Amino acid sequence: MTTPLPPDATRTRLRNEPRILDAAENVFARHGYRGASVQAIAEAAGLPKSNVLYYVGSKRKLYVALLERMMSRWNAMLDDISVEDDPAEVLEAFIRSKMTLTRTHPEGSRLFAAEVLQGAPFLQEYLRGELRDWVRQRARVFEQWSERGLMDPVDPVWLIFLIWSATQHYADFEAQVLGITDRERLDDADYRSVTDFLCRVILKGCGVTPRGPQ
Amino acid sequence: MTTPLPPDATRTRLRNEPRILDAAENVFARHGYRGASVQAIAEAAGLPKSNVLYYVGSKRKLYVALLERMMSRWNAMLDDISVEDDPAEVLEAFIRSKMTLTRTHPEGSRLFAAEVLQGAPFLQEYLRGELRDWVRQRARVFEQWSERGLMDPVDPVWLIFLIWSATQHYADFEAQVLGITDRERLDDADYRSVTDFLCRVILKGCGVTPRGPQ
DNA sequence: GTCTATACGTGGATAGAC
DNA sequence: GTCTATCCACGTATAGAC
Repeated sequence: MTTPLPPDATRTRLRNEPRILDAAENVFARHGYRGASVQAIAEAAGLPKSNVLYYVGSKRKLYVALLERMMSRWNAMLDDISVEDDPAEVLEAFIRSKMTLTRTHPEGSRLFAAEVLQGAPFLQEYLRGELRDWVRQRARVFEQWSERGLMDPVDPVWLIFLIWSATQHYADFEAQVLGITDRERLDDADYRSVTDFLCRVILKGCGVTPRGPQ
Repeated sequence: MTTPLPPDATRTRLRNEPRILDAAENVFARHGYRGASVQAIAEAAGLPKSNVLYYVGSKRKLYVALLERMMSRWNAMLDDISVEDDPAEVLEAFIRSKMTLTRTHPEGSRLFAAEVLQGAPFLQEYLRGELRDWVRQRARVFEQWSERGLMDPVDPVWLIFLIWSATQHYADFEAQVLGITDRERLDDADYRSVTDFLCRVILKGCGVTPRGPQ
């Protein structure tokens, strides 16, 4: 038994791997899987091309690792809901947490968008499995709320897509948003404003009264 | 003066060019500018690679032509609005026409998405010029409606983004939508259902009463 | 662990035979 | 107008010197 953590060897790896992942997330997000080159990723990470391949094995493995990282962020965000919960509270938390994810991880959001845009070749299974189940479970609760008169009888799946798209937009179409609003970037106040707007319009649009029965 | 239209020469061009444009739209949409290869476009169009380049000149020119085609579809859809118009009518027409564009030209919508996703290198000018003006003009009318009490005082730009994102979603995230809803494709009834849902929720969410003052 | 050199495919684009 | 052959830059990936 020697030292459990060889200092230098793993040290450099621990320093370089995150750099590579972050650089790769950006490049893949902008140019898609095929359009991204290991060369470009290496430059963005400030490393030689061969080092990148040394650390991550292959372009494909790197891409998959990034998708998995994004999906784990996604999963960390979600918690289960039940019919007993307050619709207004749940819907608002749903919108806000999705918007936070968009904001804190715009590159990850764009990576996901690029993957789905190309037909989701790497995420087919996830979409048709885990994610579908998650949507169905949630949709069932929305329907029960409708039956109890706590919200309008809207299609729950379209509602989930509405929330996803409306929030996702500020990552995926950032260039458009910035171009039209004539900004360099969106700040705290902008995000607060957008999020409040979305909560307000979507909750009211579904006939959900914010907080408390009266 | 000879024949004004040389029959064979332009005939083949008229037959091949549309094929190339349609094939290219698909490939660019899925893989982005860099990720798309002339080879792949040629295969999709059923032509040799060199023929494609013969007709369109270069990959870059082809891409620009496609973006222009999409922007002209977009412009064809839009008409001006004034304060005197009925908010409900205008908003509903806005949502419906955008959804129709999404539906009739999903590849074009995805092409646009891929372009914006990579930072809109080819559309910067358009976004910061024409499109910004268009949004501002529209936003001004929304604001006036709010002042007159015809709708809630919501941020008009966020509202436009909401409509864009919610409709765009069904082209850009088609793979996700199909995966989750367990469908091969969305049919007429699905699109009607989604469009009605969006009109209902967004109009109600903005405090716009559908049709007629009372 | 790092980096240069290299193998070998594919990229966009063009020349020239037909 | 069509298509094969070809140019050269760049793509991923690996071998091997340090």
